Amino acid sequence: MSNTILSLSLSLSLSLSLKIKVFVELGSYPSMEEGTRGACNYDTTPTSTDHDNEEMDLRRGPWTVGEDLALINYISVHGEGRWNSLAGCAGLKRTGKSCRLRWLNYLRPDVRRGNITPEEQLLILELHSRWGNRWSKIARHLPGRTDNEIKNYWRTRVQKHAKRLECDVGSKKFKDAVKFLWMPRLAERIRAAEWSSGSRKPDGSLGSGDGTACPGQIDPSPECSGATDRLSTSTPVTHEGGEDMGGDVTRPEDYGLSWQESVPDLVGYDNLGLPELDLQGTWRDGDCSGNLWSMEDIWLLQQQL
DNA sequence: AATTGTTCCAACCGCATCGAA
DNA sequence: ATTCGATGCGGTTGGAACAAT
Repeated sequence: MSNTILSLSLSLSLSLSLKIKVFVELGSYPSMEEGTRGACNYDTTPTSTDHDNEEMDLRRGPWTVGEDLALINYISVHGEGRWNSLAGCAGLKRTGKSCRLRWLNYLRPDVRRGNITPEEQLLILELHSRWGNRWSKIARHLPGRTDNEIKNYWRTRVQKHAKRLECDVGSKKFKDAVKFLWMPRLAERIRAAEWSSGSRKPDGSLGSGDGTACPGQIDPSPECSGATDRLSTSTPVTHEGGEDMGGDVTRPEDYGLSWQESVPDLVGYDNLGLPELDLQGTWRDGDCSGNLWSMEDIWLLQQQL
């Protein structure tokens, strides 16, 4: 038990050290006395309510380092949960909700930071096509990613592309563009990376890896593991039911668009290291036609999904 | 260099659900 | 059966950072 707490504290200390350094350099760090009150009776009876909170001098807005440390210290000793009483016991002038959010979205030691990887992007697109805006459900399949982060990713990046396509993110046009161009593109990218790293052979079979999860690896659970594997295997997978395919599939041509024009910028999306298409559907640099999947591949993918 | 516009994300808000009393 | 607090979820917003002019 004590070892667990120690290791938790150490990892938290390490992960926070950089953040603290930044705050210190910015000169915005708070007094460390703040939020480090002594022992608290961690009983099970509710001790504070929203009404009580209104009476207190509650803090809002960005969290300070002192508050973060107080929260971390308290949780490392007492664990998570009972957020309202936790806030008071930890000496934080915050609502329980605020503490919970800060912990889950930022301070938790297993929170992943940094860019969403192509694998994660693909999984988000796949799971969102199944479940819609069920962010927390989607987040459970992306270890270390929070529902908030995925939600932000969707709103800022994905919806941006829908806007540029002048269609609603929930429209069939956009869904088709995602399904038949964006996702295959990501799968291609992932597969290329796997081949170059030797973790997957050109025939689609797995390399000689030992199967242990790598940092950032997406959830391999049966429920969602198909997202990348189905796309990267050459073996067609029949999809019984196919309820979300709806049977009839709209092609970009139906909207008077070529395949490239239908996703002006999706192909060079984010940090994939790919050239981008401009709004006229032409490559910005170099000839990348070889990177696009053939129509046959796309329709094969449709069958697999 | 200054101003304006855009993007991104941490945090907040309101509502729904759950469970204990 | 009802009430009420705790928790979780999805939508929204404020403002910092960055880009464009």
